[in-house]
Amino acid sequence: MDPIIDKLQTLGELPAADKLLLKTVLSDVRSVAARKDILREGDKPTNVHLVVSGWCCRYNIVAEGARQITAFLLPGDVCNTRITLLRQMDHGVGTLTPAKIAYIAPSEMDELLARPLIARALWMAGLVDESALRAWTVSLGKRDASERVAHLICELFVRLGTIGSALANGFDLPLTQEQMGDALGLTPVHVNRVVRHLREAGLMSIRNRTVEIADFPKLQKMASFDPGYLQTIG
Amino acid sequence: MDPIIDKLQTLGELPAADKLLLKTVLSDVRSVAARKDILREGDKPTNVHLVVSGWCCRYNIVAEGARQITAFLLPGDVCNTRITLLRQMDHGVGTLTPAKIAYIAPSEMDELLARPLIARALWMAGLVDESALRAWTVSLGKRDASERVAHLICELFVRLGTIGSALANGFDLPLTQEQMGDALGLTPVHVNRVVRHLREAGLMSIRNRTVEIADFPKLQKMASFDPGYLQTIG
DNA sequence: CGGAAGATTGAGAGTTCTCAATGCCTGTGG
DNA sequence: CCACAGGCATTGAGAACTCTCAATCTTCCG
Repeated sequence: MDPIIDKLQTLGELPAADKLLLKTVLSDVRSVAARKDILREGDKPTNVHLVVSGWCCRYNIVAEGARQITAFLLPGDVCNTRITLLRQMDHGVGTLTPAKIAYIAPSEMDELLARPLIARALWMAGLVDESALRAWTVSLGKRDASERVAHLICELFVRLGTIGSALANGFDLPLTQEQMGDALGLTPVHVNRVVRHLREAGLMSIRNRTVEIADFPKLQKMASFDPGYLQTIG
Repeated sequence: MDPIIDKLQTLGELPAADKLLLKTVLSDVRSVAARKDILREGDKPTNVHLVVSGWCCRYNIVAEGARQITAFLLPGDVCNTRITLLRQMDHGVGTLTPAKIAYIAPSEMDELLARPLIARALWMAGLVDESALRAWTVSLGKRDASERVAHLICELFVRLGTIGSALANGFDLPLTQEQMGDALGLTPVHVNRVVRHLREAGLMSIRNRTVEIADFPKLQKMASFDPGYLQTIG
């Protein structure tokens, strides 16, 4: 669970007592297979869920078979902060890879929120999520296919970097091209073509579920990627 | 300021003392001309801003001249809830029409947040905003141009209805087709064609900045619009 | 080895964009 | 009261981007 604590601390250093409480609270961790739902649209969850390891996503189903992924959740991300205030989930959350999910009971959540610094870190994490969602919206609205793919790769590279899961010039990408398409509003066929295009342009390549970023500055520029919205620096 | 209080109460009835406090706090109201910025990307605002009358929007600038609107803010909506926790605005907020904006000082905001029901209502309003943003993302990712326009009209119709600003079968729409395009990820030319298409299909029409919804159920169906995410029922 | 899922490529169709011209409506100044 | 300018809406034609359908190839796993 240490990565979680590190993640929360990117938004501010926590005292030892808070860390201890976090470790205690994050004891109910369950393994979930790949491609399973953790929360479904319409659920009224009482527990708060937190990704300990593996990749998950938020998604909405539109018509028959059409799924829009609105966020990738990486280790340290919270699936449903205080959603209990609303009537029900307006979207689903599911695993993409095998994952470990911490279940936080309402009473434990109250304990966490009673600690000002933890509450603050959680609130900030929520605001960062919202910023990321806004950036996602901007991508879908104003960037073409190549720019969208480049932007996603940049975002994931930076986010994985902050939790120590990136390599020097790339990272493991456990997504199929279909899942990337669901996130980017593109068909898997077109994702494939765009990835080839980016490879031929010498920007990045994907082989064997591994992204290799050949020229990050250029990639960042083509995607007009500004990492500010991720608030990676406390 | 009464519409604001009504708006907050759609999420839960407030006691008289809370209403009084709200009225007191919402005393610094300033008029802003159309098409002016209230907050810019990079600002570090200390005040919280709330729309009292008029239409505003959140937006991001991508490349030279390309603007993506990510939300329309109607009377009762908050521009920057607790944004002070983050380093800076990751997006701009501007007026679309002449508007009145309430400026809430940090100390007043603290007072408001000290009232549990108001704090709760504000938090819920934030969650609803996020739901709406997610729905917006889904539109941009998975709906075609006609469906996007239809979905936007449905959303605005419902939201304006909850603040008593809709007619029986339509509403005033103070947006140019260019602004609609900025929100929907379409060119103004294409927005125009789509609106004509919807009119010819007998679903809705726009004349003189007024939307007339001819067949709401059909419009809703074509947009696969489900108002649940707006949480209009407490 | 066979099967299944995913990646890759081709060809043609459909949607949306760009560029450009024209029409409409409103407010302003003569 | 009328002419004019500016902003916005409308329409046309061709270009560009992305999708659909389909076939083939690769990889992984039982």
